Amino acid sequence: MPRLTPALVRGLDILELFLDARAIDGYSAPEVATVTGLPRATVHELLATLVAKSYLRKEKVSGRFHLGLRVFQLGNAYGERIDLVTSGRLIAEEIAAECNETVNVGMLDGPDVVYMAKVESRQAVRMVSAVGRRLPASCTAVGKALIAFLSEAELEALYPSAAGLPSLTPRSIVDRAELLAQLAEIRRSGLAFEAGESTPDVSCAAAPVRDHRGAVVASVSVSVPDIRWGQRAPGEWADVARRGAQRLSSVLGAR
Amino acid sequence: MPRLTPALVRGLDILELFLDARAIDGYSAPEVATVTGLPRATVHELLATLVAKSYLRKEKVSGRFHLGLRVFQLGNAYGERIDLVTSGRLIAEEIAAECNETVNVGMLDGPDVVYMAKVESRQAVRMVSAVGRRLPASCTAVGKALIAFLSEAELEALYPSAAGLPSLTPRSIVDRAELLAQLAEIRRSGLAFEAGESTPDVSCAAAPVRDHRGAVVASVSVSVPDIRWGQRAPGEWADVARRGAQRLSSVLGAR
DNA sequence: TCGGTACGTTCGAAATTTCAGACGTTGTCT
DNA sequence: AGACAACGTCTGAAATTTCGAACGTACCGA
Repeated sequence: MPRLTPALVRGLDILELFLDARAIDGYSAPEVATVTGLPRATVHELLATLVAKSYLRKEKVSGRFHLGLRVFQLGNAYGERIDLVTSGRLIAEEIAAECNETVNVGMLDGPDVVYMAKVESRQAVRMVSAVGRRLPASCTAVGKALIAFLSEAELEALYPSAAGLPSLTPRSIVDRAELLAQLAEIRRSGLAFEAGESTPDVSCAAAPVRDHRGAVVASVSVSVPDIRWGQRAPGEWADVARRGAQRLSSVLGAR
Repeated sequence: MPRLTPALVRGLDILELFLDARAIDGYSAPEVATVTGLPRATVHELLATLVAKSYLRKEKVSGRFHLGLRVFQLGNAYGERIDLVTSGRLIAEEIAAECNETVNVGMLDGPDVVYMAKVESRQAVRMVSAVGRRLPASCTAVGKALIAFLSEAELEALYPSAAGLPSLTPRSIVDRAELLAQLAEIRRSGLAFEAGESTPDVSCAAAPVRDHRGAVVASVSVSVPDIRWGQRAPGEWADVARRGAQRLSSVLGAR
């Protein structure tokens, strides 16, 4: 593998600061400097470059920086080209219409889940996720349905035996043995469940999506507030997720 | 303005190659080298960096590069933060439901229009645009509704008196005087029209959207195949666009 | 099998960029 | 008002990165 280009790395690092939800108000140049630890002069040069290339926009009055049009264009170009996004959105809409609950399609990015498509239930319940957002995989049904199909080596790389697991709520799984047990069960049944582990008082069911080669590439989940979760048997919710995942799999050419 | 960082510029230039629709099959490293004119070794270093940072993904078998997850995340982060995208989508859906034609919300980026939201008519007619895509402003109703409100200096910068105008179809406006005349009329009436100037056999009506300070920041258009365009008076289509633009303006805090 | 070509990678000298420090400006506090 | 602090910009010397050239490999056609 060739060497990396530090200047580019630093520039992209700055860009990624803006992924954080805290960045709604943007960043000022000094803030970027302190957060990244880069010298003042360097930060100004990098920011000027990002602005010149429309990846950032400098607000005239406050002098704060915000994400620019170009990242929007690139993001949409990605979305257009990835079937998962296009087809996932379609199928999520079908399922949501059917059960009127929030439906998510996600894929794995390192130890995190990134949501590729999302349709909110009409009966709005605030959820943590949003398209493009990432959440620790072990805390979500979508994520567990994905990491369950990793090899042992990959799992070990993501969750070194020593360290603890990330946690979002008091009910998040923090015990590695417990996680492994659940993953085994998910592999067996082809279904993943979650009980308030990423958002309090919300339960989820998720099922894996396979591509044309049979590899698990994504998963589909239904998120249901506990108030309504009890109104049906867990198996019913799981069926909704499973049917969605199967439909998406066949769109992607599985079987 | 501080100096620019060439390494970063070059990296982002490479990224932007992938905006092009021709990039569906991705690019190989040698292709990137010839297109950009950069030395082979440099291209490999930059590509490796972009891959390491997940802005690109290298296909294992073919060795070709494609856009990566990170650009998707950034694009969505942008979309979440810009009211125009969120509210625009909402209002575009309302209008589309009302008239069952394709609705676009666009803003200006240099001499181009970038589409921020789009809802297709059920009666699908292939359109050139897609969210995130850009089209020459002078060829579209959305674009004309925007450049009409630029200052003379800005206009002159975008369309130097000498050179010709970009053109997408035989009906695109190529005469600068003709364009200026139309822009004056648009300023007067607050409405822009287009007759097959960006897509053959499709007509559009567009109206400007204003932000809380009264500045024109976007525009809303209805695109109608000529077969159906004649079924209503042009003023009726224009009204659809105008009402949408007004609703979006008030969401953005106009007046 | 054997040239030939195209490609990815490596290396180090040359060229460029980085960044500390100085300066001018703006805004704030006393 | 005056002093101080925070910030943006500029400069040039130091340090780093860039990229030409060479090497090894894979693939192709003869």
